[in-house]
Amino acid sequence: MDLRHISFRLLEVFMSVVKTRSISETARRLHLTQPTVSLQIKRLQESVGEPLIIMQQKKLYVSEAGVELYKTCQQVFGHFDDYQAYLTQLHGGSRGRCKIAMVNTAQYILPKLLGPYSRLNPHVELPLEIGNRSQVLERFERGDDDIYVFSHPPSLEHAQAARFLQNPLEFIVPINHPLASSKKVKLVDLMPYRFLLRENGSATRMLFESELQSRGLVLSDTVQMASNEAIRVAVTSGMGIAVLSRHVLVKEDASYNVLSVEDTRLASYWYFVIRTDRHISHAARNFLKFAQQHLDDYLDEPWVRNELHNLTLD
Amino acid sequence: MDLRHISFRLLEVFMSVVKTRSISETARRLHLTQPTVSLQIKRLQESVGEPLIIMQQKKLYVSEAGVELYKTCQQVFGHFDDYQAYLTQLHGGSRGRCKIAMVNTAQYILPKLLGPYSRLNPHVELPLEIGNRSQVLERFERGDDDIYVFSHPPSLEHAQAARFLQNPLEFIVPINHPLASSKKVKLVDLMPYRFLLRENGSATRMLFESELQSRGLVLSDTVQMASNEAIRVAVTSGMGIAVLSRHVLVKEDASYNVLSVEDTRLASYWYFVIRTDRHISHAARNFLKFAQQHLDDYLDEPWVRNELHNLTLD
DNA sequence: ATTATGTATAGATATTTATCTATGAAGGGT
DNA sequence: ACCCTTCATAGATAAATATCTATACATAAT
Repeated sequence: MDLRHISFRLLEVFMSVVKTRSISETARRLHLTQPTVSLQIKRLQESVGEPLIIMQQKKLYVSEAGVELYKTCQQVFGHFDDYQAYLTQLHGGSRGRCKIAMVNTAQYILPKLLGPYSRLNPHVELPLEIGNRSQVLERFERGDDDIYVFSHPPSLEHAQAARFLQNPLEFIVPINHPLASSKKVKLVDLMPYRFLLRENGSATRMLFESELQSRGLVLSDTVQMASNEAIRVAVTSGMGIAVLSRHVLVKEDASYNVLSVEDTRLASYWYFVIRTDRHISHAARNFLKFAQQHLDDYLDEPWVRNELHNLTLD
Repeated sequence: MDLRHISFRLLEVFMSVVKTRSISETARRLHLTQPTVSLQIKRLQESVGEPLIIMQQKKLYVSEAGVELYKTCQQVFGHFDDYQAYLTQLHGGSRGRCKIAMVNTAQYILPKLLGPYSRLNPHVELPLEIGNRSQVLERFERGDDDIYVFSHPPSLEHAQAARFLQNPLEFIVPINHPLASSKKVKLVDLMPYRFLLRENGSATRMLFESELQSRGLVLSDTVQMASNEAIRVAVTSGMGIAVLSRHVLVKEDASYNVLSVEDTRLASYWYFVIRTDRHISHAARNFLKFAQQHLDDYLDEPWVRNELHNLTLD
């Protein structure tokens, strides 16, 4: 038996012939002409090397090999039906994988969306990659993931970015810090203190530094730390003061003070970024649609800035 | 997903790519060029409507849809392997069907061959058709069966016949019949008695009557009976005398007498007949080969006349 | 006899396919 | 930097495939 040139179409025709016990009827059903079907069957028989249907006294009989092949076909089509169903789910986005790479800070807010989405689509795999800006940028350039979350979206030709959330920065100081009690703090008042900062390239730091630069201010003492958590804890223990995304802060946490600096309002935005030059998984599309619809439901409403409609998802 | 134009070859290539995680390696293994494989995969992806393999940083990844398709393929090829195995058995003749039509008298001897054959090939179906000559002839003309057993083989263009057993005729008379005791009986001595005969066309009767005709003898009283059994029983109960195939007689049966008619030796032959103008099932070929080899083993040796080599079975 | 129905075969053709060779681009290793 | 390997793409082509129409043939029905 030579399977090579057997196509599914051929088996389909064969099955219909077995079912209808008629070549002409099959032709009508499959919108073919009778000779076509006749020939197809002949070809199939050649491939199998065994008579499959037998004409006798104008009646069409199916040989034993034919019956067995029919059974085999049923099984095979069964498996492909399963696969078809699987593909449908995949297309519907309720199955598959949506790989997201995000910069560190985003890990505090994205789970609020991912949780509900995952509960709704339990079969979607959601591998997350978290790194600092340059690491995520690298992934983005390689196209490792379906969706990227940046604060400062890269400008690649084949990139699309859309804001979805404000990222307000807050100044925090230890509880017993001199500034903690003063009512009217200005940005310049903070300069003498030691600042705990994220590494260069971090969105928070970039935003903060450009603000300082535009106002001609210079920090006197800085310490670089690798994570927002580390900075928060360090502030708590009195190592210095810091600017952190509001989302990193825990509302109930009383182990540090949030200053309101009257002359400064720092905020950037979180962007979902996708590459248009490569296939975006259905699950990823689905997630972005979900996000677009439910941002308000799962993120703190005041900060939501839903511009996801800018993404061309279809 | 459009299955139509997907051939098994295509899936084979796909599977190899998944296994080797390499397009070039697959090309080498399947004796194709690299661009060919590349293109095949592209085509498959188009048919499926979903990326199946993904090149990333020069590494080949299989998408979820690809993995699932791979699994599906494994199943599908499994089923076809089964079918393949089934076909092999069919080819070997150890499976399938061997339909035999025989004239009445043959039913006394053919089972001696069929029994051992069937024990050796339990998966071969052996439907038997038994009828009088004209009925079997009809079936033969329609080509209803794989093998026919005749005593006087028909002469059709597409028929092949080969002797395998002598069919000697014996005269039997009731135990208390006048001739039973006489030592030297001649054919002419039988003429006065009532003869129990099979219907016209029966090989036994044809042979007997042509012998009578050639010797200018005429029967005085005949009764036609439908079966050999009926005739035997009728002879036993004194209704008349008869000519019957020796194979119909039971050696141990003392309820009638077998005459030895000194001037008459009647014998025809049993023939296996096949039609060369239609497919002969592998099982049928196989049975005939079996018969050719084992005639001596299962039939009374003195009567065996193995000319089955005359059949062109390959 | 005539007609209708179901198949098979022959001949024709546009499309698809399975291939190839040649070439280019991207990464990995020395 | 340079070579090697891996893939992708383009262009070319012979073969096969999937069709069709037209025709012939056999049987069943009228």
